Amino acid sequence: MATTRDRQLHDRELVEQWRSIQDSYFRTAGAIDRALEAKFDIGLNEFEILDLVADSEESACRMKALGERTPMTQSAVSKVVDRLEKAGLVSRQTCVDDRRSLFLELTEAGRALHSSAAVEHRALLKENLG
Amino acid sequence: MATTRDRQLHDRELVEQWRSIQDSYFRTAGAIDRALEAKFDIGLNEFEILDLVADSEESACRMKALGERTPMTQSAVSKVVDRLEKAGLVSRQTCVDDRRSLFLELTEAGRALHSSAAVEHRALLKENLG
DNA sequence: TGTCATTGAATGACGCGTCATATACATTGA
DNA sequence: TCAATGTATATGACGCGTCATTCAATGACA
Repeated sequence: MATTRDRQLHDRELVEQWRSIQDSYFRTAGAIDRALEAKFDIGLNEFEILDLVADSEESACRMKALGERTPMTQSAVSKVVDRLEKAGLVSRQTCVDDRRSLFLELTEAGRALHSSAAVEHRALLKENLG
Repeated sequence: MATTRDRQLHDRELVEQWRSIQDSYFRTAGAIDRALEAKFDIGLNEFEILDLVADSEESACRMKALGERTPMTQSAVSKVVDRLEKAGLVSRQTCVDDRRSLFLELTEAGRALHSSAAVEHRALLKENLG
């Protein structure tokens, strides 16, 4: 049978493992966020949405789909898109089939920024993930 | 030499890997946070501080040391401790050697809550980390 | 066609973390 | 002993994410 001592050891390992995950998550996310903020004036979440939009160019009614590919809330996505739109990087297009939906398009500026920022993003991922 | 195609494949893998880390991080943290919130009325960060304090019972001048064991900011730690203190789970003790410092002690209630919450916490870690 | 439930998105109140700063104490060195 | 500098924590303004709610458009079905 498992002794109390066994259980404590196991718990300690679990907690260690968790702390190390947290650490590497925060380290990586933080590094990317600061770099993008400094060089391109957008945060990590903004970039991730930009990246998803860039990636799925051409299928319709994005907004909804985005929510499914990100741990962000629907309302968070909506606000991130607000900022991207205000920054002139993305535009919301109404969707003719279903007028509740919207789909997103990169503007020229958005496309340009994305392609530079993506290089940075990939580089930092590589650097941080090993 | 590496072709553009090679680089794109490699980037895609990196991004996949990163999304999967994010996913498992958010899934785990979210699950723990919701459970602790529901059952014990404290958030994940509160628990982590509680857990650190419980773990290091007896060495002096905690506050500072805590900052070094957590990805949280010094000011975040200060505010988490505010809440824990308001909830009566922890108390700040002035430190005689260095009156700028504080060290923290679990109250009875804090100790009790921590030991129940820790069980839940470990269980969810195990469940989510595999 | 007229209800009723559902769905995509936006919004406002709210909590929390961060940054820059403030405050109190400590240390150093002349 | 008195600056000057450094260190431990607290605090206020601010940005962002979340939750609950709202609104418009759709779908289902009698």
